[in-house]
Amino acid sequence: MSPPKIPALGYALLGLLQMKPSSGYDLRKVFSSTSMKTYSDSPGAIYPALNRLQKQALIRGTVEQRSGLRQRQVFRLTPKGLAELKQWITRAVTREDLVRGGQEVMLRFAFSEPAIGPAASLAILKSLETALQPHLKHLREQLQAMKAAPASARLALDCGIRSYESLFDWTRYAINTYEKEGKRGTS
Amino acid sequence: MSPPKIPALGYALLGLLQMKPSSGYDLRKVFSSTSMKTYSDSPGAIYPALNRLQKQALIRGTVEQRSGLRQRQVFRLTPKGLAELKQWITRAVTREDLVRGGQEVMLRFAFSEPAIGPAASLAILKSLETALQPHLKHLREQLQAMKAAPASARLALDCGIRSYESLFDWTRYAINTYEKEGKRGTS
DNA sequence: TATGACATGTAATCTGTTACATGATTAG
DNA sequence: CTAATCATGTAACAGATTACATGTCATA
Repeated sequence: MSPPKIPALGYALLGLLQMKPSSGYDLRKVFSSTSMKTYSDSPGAIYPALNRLQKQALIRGTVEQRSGLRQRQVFRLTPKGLAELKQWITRAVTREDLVRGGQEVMLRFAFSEPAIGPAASLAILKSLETALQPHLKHLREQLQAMKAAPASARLALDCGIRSYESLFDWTRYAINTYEKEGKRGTS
Repeated sequence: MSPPKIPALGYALLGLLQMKPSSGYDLRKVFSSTSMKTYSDSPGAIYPALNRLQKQALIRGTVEQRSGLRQRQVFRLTPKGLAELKQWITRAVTREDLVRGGQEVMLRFAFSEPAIGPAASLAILKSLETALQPHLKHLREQLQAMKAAPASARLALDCGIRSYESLFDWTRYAINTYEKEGKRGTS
């Protein structure tokens, strides 16, 4: 009934295809060669995922015949696929997103500018900033409640807190970048 | 043939059980109420995982009958389970571990002190420090190579770099903590 | 008496991992 | 000629998610 929900890998593929139509092989190379190694570069993950997206009419593949080389199938977003990508990118940042380490949020942010524009990037950052504050508060309270725990467990939590603090600092920096840019545009 | 390999959730359960014998319900509460929400608190994940660990003779469950309350099964590590946990904790930190965000390394570190002792905690930190340096260098080089990419994509990578820098700082701080403690012990 | 916390599970389904399989083209 | 790279897939399996199912006990 309801549209089947798309896993993170699916959105990663949609985002990359929006930036540049590619074959399954191209996409695998992106995953294995860039810092997107979080996602699987195995054919057993990517080709089935592309087939699923095509079945949902979010992408369309066309076979390309280049002289000499073996045929390759290049995938492009359909209008429906672009709409799906945009709605994923523009979702508000939730506490859940943060708990998972914020990797998916970063991916949404990375794609936001090419897919929608700087306004969307700024919106994600603001939403992230809002979500981070109560989350950090919660983690700090947890650390307070861990006086009795082994030192290594406390240090591990401290590490998590620091990494969210660093994320918070980055968020402020990035917001600044976009707000300056916005002023330049409207002046 | 070879011993079936244990997923991250399995090691999380072993670590928690080493710290305190618990029922499946107790463990679910830990996952849902603490900062270990990265792991599933759903019964469909935890109970099968516990059964697998028991089948591998890494844990042993004993039914507890408390007056009035419904019976609950409390699991404890077997000697084999403790050995498995220790060997997981003492593995060297790899580049792969870092790519996944270092969550599993942190878990290993958190359990290291109660399961083995401060020496093991320090060993993980040293190994982490060693692994971080080339990884950071690699990420910085990637950022240099991204001059043409959209600003949001560059910022997203910058965020990743900052978070590894923050992890590096924490590592130095934690090493310091343990080295001081070591001196206190031997003086 | 009804709600919520305690407590344990199963079944369907989806996805990812690992390994295998195929075949063309290019560089040494 | 042979190895590496390009290029695409399938099949078996393991594990997670989601939803369902069951039942006790305390408390409001």
